[in-house]
Amino acid sequence: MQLSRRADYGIRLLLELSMLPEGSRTSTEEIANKQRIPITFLSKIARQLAQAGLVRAYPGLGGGLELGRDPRSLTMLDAIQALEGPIAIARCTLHPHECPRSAFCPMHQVWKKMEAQMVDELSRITFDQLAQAETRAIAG
Amino acid sequence: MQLSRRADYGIRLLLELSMLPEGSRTSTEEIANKQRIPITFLSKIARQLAQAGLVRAYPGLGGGLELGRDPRSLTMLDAIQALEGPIAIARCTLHPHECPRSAFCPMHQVWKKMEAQMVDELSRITFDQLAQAETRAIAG
DNA sequence: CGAAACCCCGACTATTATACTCCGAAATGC
DNA sequence: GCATTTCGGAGTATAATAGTCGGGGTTTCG
Ligand code: FES
Ligand code: FES
Repeated sequence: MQLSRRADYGIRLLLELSMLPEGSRTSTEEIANKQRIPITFLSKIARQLAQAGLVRAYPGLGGGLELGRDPRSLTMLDAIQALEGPIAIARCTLHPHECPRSAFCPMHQVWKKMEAQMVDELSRITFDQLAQAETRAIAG
Repeated sequence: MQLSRRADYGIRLLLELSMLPEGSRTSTEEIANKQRIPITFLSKIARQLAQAGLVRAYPGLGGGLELGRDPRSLTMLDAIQALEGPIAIARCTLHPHECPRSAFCPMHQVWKKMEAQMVDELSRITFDQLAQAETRAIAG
């Protein structure tokens, strides 16, 4: 029941990018140093986020990473889904047909409801909000 | 972000016990067969639940398992906490001091809130409700 | 008493998921 | 053409999960 490091790191990366002035870039290495994340691992995560379209990556001198979407509409849900796949507490909600109990299982809807709540909550949190909150916290 | 099999199996065990007529018992083996769970594994889980007081176990002929608490006040939260430990989405909410970012981390309260929601939701679901729902579903 | 039906306990193994590492290649800009 | 940076995939290490095994107890019944 815990978020993986992959997700943790990926979220921090997105947050760093969200705090950047509009239009500027930074390298994976810089973020890795700042956040104390193994750089090789982080670069892999960055690629994953690039493939999902959440960041844009430019190779070469002066290249680096920038956010692929407007931070005001980029949500925690987008991030977690890109990093960890769909929100699914129980195996059964993802593959109901594989469970012989699914026809009469009373837990099924419990999980479904909880997942829906999580999705709802996560989709409310934008990286723009997070970035502003962090900026304020550092300043204050 | 997924429930372990341990929790899955444990919950099913508790549900089976909740569906039993008041005061009667059943053996670990019966539940294992019914639910297609490896019996050696399930017996280990049963022990864990016994130690947490959620079930009572009696050795000997005519022994077996019975619920350790009133199913009307036994909640899904109790079960999951006994089986998986505390509800904690992020490492940081459990061990804030270990994270150098905790002072200004904007995600921290997001996780906290989600955990609180989960706790709240899970604590509303009693095994009595679940047992009734399943009984109805099988009958209907 | 002795056998059968149960659970207790701890150590062990197997399997899978996670968390990384490495390296050659390709793009980019000076 | 050289430094910088991402890309891609293969490989390894570590840890968590899932499951096994064998010996030992307790209780009930005949
Ligand atoms: S649907 Fe499979 S255990 Fe509930
Ligand atoms: S408190 Fe550690 S990353 Fe937020």
